[in-house]
Amino acid sequence: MPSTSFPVPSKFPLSSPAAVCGRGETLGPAPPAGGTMKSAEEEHYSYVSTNLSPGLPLPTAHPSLPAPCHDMQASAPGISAVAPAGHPSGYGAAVDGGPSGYFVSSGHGRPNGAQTLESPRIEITSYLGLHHHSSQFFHDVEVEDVLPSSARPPSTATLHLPSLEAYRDPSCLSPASSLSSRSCNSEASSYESSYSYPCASPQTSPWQSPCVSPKTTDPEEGFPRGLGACSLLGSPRHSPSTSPRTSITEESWLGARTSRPSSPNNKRKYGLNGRQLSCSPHHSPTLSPHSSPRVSVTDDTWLGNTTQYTSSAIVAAINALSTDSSLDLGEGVPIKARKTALDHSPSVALKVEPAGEDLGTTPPSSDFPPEEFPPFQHIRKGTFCDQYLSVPQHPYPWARPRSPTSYASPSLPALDWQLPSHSGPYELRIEVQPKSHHRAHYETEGSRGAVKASAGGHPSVQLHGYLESEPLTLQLFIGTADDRLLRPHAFYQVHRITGKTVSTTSHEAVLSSTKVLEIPLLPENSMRAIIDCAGILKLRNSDIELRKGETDIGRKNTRVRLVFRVHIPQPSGRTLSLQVASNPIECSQRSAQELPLVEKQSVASCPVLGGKRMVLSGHNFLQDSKVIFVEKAPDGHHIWEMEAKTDRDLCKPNSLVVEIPPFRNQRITSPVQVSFYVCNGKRKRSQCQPFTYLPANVPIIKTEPTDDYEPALTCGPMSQGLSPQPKPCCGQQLAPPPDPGACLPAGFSPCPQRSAMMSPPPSASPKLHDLSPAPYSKGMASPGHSPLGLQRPAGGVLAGPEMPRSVGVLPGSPQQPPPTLLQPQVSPQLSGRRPPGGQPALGPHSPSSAPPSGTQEPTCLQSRSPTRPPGMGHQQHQPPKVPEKESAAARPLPLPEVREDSNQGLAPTPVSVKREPQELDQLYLDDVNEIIRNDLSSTNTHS
DNA sequence: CGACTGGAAGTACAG
DNA sequence: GTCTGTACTTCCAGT
Repeated sequence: MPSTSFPVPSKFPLSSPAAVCGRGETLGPAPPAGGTMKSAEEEHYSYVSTNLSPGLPLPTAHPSLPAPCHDMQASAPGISAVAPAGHPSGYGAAVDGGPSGYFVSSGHGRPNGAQTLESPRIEITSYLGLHHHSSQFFHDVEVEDVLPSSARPPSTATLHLPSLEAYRDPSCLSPASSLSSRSCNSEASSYESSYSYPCASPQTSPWQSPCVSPKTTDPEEGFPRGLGACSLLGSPRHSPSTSPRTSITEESWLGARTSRPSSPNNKRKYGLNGRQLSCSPHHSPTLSPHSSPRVSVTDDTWLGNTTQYTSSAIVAAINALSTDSSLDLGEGVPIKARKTALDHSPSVALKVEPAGEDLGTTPPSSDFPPEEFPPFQHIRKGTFCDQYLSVPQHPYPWARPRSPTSYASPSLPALDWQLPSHSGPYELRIEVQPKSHHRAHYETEGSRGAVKASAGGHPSVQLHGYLESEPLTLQLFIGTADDRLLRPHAFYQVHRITGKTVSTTSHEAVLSSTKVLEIPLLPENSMRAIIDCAGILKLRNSDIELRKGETDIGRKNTRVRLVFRVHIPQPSGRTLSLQVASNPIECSQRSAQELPLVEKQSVASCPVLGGKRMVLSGHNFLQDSKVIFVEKAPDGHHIWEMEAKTDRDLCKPNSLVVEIPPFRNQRITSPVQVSFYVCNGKRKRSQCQPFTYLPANVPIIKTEPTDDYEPALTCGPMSQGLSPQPKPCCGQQLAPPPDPGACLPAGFSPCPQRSAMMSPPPSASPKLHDLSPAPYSKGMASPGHSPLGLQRPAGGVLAGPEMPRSVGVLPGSPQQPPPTLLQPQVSPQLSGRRPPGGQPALGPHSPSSAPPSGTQEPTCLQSRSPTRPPGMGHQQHQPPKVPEKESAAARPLPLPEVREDSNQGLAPTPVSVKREPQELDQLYLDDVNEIIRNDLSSTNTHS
């Protein structure tokens, strides 16, 4: 099949594993690069169809990509085959796929998987599969199969879980969850995670079961899933073009969704009707992928109990770290947690948030052909819960495996996993960053064109260090740009642009309800791709929010990042997955016109004394624009706010010069992550940008403590170079860090440091190896890892989406580390890189910058601890720091004392701080959480 | 003619 | 419960 479908394959061989798997498209697809959109679409369709039926074939065909991945899993050959199988299994696979893929190398189970599918899981898989389509998923699936025993049970269990909805609903509804985009939501991720996890659960590492070959197994199933996904994506319908029409579909489904107004029903329609259909047949529609089980879970978990969540997450992470070992985690964790965890299993911790993603999955549907959706929906509803449930179980098992495996694993990581941007000799960089504003189009509108670069032209991405002659597939999807971990955006989907003006071949695939654009990376082009074929589609908030799993809210959640992934087959048979995220892109019409936007900052960190000048570049700056520095408590309260002096004379629409205000606490011993934003008036604020205050002097002290933490803190750095794990996390996202600034959406604030950190890291490429393992974890595993060794990961992971809160704790530790790193870095940053914006060095390259954002998340995680994520991070850090007390004081204060204090204070303070962090790290998240809480409460009290 | 765009009217929602 | 300001979607029209 694939082969047929893809004439292109040669070029696309890559078809990224995931993509490939997913959809026939991928596989094939890629129609010759050249193909115009239409053609492409057609191809997709054809592919899809083919894929579907042939399911297996595709995989096979794709072998190139898939194979690698798969290979990774088990034997190469098998892999390819497997992959297909995986798909089949599909759904599940998909789900797992992500994870599993990585984890598992081979499809051992696949064949089985297929069978497996039959079991309850199948349903799940289907969803996944559909969405995921990626081969990886398949792998996962396979794994599951293999694992069957363990996994399945879960699955079964899952099924039983009654009402996912309950979870979902709550979550969905719960605004809380919503905050940003649903973290969880991201369809892909969520689904994937959920599903995948489950599949993954197979924990068993897929690899282990190498054989799998059979992947073939479920081709059908797999296909369906995969296909589903792929097809969906790939299918013509999916075709970008579809989007607009999609609405129609939706309508049909929904009947009349009134768009916004629509009641919840609409949601349902959405989910149910639409999407699933197409998939359904094959997949088992039963599942609704999205169903979000995850979401619900996640949401619940998160929302419900941050604490628990954290704990569970932590546990998960730990487990992961610990390794495979055990699954225990799952056990320990509360059910809900499990669910969440489940997803993540591997990455569980990380994923937690992703859960939301599940939702995402669904949402995408809108875009997708109704047909497809419907099936999914069904699945979701009915199965969803089940799936989710199942997931948990699996996750645990899987998770462990995964962690170890890390990237390498055959299967592809779920879209919500945090991956490094560079590993070993490879580095995925965004050479040209996209413009900070791009008005997304609704389905009811025509396309608004491809995302462009700020300097004209289009964004470009290049894979450095790849010397093989095999082309690879670059995956592109729309990710979130909030402070939480990077994940597929529930309210936006990438839209494939075709036409005379488009020079880059691409085809759509759908993974976990997240549209993924697959673009060939050819050696002849230096593994560089110009992204002139990617537009951004906005899904109606009402449609997405109605989804069961959805927890994120769409209102004001209009910033996205382009997330690029590449899966590089390794000699070992594993697949190395790298990811980099672009700078945030504001997608609303209004925002683009009125809201100030900070794209870059010349400085990412500065001594507490302040006084340094920082140049901000961006948009919509006014002479009256104010730059406010804020330090937030874990609970989000502003511990300290300080307006920076701006140089009106130097103020330009695109640049603003500000004098960094002194930090409220001059004594800090470790870097403190704060954030700042540009305010043009009432509700016209830019997102928060991360910024780090460094101890006036002192760096050394921390060092000690830091080590442990540093990683975290350092994450930035680490991510890149240091610890493998961290790297992964940061890596992908982080790696970019260089630009942190860029990335930073508000949330990222932490990044600054990170970014700073990050930049250095870049050098650290080597990580991969380590990372690899971590990577996966990254999502989940890493967390685990981090937890273990470094906190970062944990932090990072945790931090991830939800984590933040819980994570908060971590941050503390990070802080210390940061110092170490920070200082050194700091200078640098300040001097050059730092330009948070990543401008200079990274600068334009946005590449780095992009990463930052992407990285950020990861970073955040990592950094959080260290840096603290903007929101959480700070909080976290603060708590540890104790600032709280200060905070109270601090708020008001700003400064003068600083110098002296700083010096003096530093020494003393540092010590304490450091200790905490360290302890925290190892201690346990729970403890940390408690601490944080205490701090917060104290803080609140003070405040 | 169709893809892009920029603008803006109308509606929904939050405070 | 009402009012007002925003934000979100959908339309229109020009290029």
